[in-house]
Amino acid sequence: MSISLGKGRPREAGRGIPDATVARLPVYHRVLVSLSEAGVQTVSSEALAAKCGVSSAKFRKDLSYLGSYGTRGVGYDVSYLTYHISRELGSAQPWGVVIVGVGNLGRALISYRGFTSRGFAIVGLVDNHPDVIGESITTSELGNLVALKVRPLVELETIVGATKAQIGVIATPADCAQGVCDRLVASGIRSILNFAPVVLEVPNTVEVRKVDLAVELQILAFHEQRRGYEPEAMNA
Amino acid sequence: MSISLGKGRPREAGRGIPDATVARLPVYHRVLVSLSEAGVQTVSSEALAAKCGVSSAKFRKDLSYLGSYGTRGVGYDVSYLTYHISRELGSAQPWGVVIVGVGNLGRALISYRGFTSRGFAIVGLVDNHPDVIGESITTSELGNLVALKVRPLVELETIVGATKAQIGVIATPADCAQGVCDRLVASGIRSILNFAPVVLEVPNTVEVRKVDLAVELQILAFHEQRRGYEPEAMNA
DNA sequence: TTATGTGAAGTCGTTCACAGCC
DNA sequence: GGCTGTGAACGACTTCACATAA
Repeated sequence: MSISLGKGRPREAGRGIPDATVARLPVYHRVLVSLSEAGVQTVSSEALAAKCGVSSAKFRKDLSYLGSYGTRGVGYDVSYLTYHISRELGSAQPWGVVIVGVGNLGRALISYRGFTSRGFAIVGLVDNHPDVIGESITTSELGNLVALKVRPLVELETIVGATKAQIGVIATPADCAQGVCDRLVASGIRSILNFAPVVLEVPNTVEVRKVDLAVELQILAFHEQRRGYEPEAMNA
Repeated sequence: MSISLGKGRPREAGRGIPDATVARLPVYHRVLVSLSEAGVQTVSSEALAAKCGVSSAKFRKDLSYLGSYGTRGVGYDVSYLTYHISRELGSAQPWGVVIVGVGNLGRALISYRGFTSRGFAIVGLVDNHPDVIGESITTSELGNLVALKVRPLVELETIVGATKAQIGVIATPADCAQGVCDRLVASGIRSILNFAPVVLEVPNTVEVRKVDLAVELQILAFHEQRRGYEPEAMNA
């Protein structure tokens, strides 16, 4: 615990991208795709960053972790940069996703464009409500329309095994979430996206990301409340 | 630009809570409420932090921005702390929320427990699809069941004005989002929660928070891909 | 001349470790 | 003795400003 040699993951030679950067790459990617669809071929960091809602310095610093994909004095080739970001993100290969919980939220995810268009294939739908089990839901797996039947919760492990899904999405009520989580982990899933408002306990080999809709609103409310005290006290 | 005296908002006397802390307060609040429901009266930072998935040092540091609500050698009184956090978050007063877009996602939000239980009241539902307009949807406004009719998009400004809603939620497809946003801003909304996968342009008096479901998946996929290279290279 | 890529400086957030109080 | 509250050390992220290359 004395010297800090070799500690702290020294970001060896371009590898080891900061989390904050990783979180922005998908946005860059999406904006690049939309530019490409608009027929734009070259773009400057200034212009692209503005469309992404970040500063140009931040954008360039982010890209510098991936490599040098721009041309000084010119800018970035849209399709070249798109390719490298998508490769870094792993959008090149298709990821199998199992969704547990086919209520409104689950259905929203299934019908969400960009879900399938960004390298994700929904390979399994699971629920435990009798009314929902057996229902056939149409989704698009990598461009092709596919009808998926909602399967009962007991088959979760079988489905994960058979489809080799890598990502599990928990879209159940809060009280089922930990149980579903445990079973996803037991069946080999190591990446979980959790929409239930609970803190999941998992082994540290498993990564959980959490989206809590109410939390986002509460953060907004906090700032809204603050504005009441100091309406326009931005300037010194 | 020479000396840094007075710059950088010196966090005057307890005011000015770091963003990272604000983002965690809702989680602390939720866990405290569940402890309270379980009959727990006192809790240590260690125990509570574990349930929230953070370190106890971080938890105590976060609380220190709000004030000193614990007792040394003992811990925190659950209901006392709950009260102070909820007051800080503004959950004490009810916030009016207008939801634009009553597809699967909008419905998921409407039926989301904890939405209404945390000080939010859905006061307006807006959509522009003829099949949906006029539909009556039951929600709970601060405990009471209320039936809300879905109103046409043209009435958005009227509804915001009449209900004095403070928060707008955009749950529309991407291509309508900016237009809806502009109209929310024009009608006086200064806090927006955006689920559409676009970067919204707003005046800087308006705060936007964004939830992009696919982005979260892409971040997971990034880490999943990384694991392929170095399966268990955590230990030196 | 223009716009990228990047060290260096600065800001923000987390962790440590211990003083202070029960 | 135990647990909170907090300065100080540390690390992560952002911004600055300029060397570098087309």
